[in-house]
Amino acid sequence: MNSSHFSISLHILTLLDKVNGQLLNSEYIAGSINCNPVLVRKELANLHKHGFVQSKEGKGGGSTLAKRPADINLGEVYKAVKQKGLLGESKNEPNPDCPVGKQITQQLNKLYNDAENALIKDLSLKTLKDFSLGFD
Amino acid sequence: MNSSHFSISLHILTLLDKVNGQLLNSEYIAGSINCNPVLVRKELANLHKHGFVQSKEGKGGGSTLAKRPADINLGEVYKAVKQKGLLGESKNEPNPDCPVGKQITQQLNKLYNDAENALIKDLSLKTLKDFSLGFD
DNA sequence: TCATACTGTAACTTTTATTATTACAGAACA
DNA sequence: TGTTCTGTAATAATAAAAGTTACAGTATGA
Repeated sequence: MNSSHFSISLHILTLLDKVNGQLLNSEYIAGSINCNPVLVRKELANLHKHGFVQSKEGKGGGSTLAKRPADINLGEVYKAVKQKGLLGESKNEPNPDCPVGKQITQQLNKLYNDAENALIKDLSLKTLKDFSLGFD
Repeated sequence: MNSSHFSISLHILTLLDKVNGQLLNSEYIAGSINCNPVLVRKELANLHKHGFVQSKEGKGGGSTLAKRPADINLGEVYKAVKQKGLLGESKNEPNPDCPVGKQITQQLNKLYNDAENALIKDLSLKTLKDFSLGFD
């Protein structure tokens, strides 16, 4: 995955949870995150694609959760949000003439997949509701 | 952590394992990875700092493992290599006037720490020897 | 029905992070 | 004592991320 996508998505989902079905627009959300509204809209588009949020266009529009917070699992959010592998996945091309170089990418991918699955498994133990309850 | 550090470190350690105590210089290693030798030397400096490798300066110098491969645990390597948190850890400063923004960084860090620990725990089940044996 | 306030998306710019390059002092060797 | 390394710093080039601007399309309501 990449840096801030997961953070931004969780921030968005938490806000949407806290306002209980009220529509929030991208500018408001961006104000809480302190980032650009377009970035929020892109992140919302992805959350929408994966069924976590619903949006309403036009005046008075905005977004809201598409599921109950207890049914949004952070492992699922992670998977929806991740774009690249967590570790590695660089464009580096090791030397194919070296026995190690030839196989390292494959071996690392295997290792990283296992590790990332362990991480996802941990995240999957928690729901948005749990996360949101951690706030005062 | 950051992108390629872990990949490069594991590549280095695997090469050193494969040559059985022979000294390898940074140029040779860089040739296998297909990257700049200075990058390798920096990575080696870090591995050295954490006791995984030994280096010999001067003509005919190079690096070798400082421990037996079976005693090098990939979770430890990960921890030695990581520089930033795996997830998040951006310079973003959420809005302190928003109840969610005010606490989100702290809450995310807690979540990320748990998740990263699950990942490290998984990596810790494997040693360099195991990893290296995965190669033909 | 038209001004307004949104979303969605694309193109472009700026900023930041990563990687490569150059350079050189100091160490070991033959 | 010249050669070949490490270690490290400074700088340049490249790539990735984030911000900005722009605008078509949609809903609302005066």
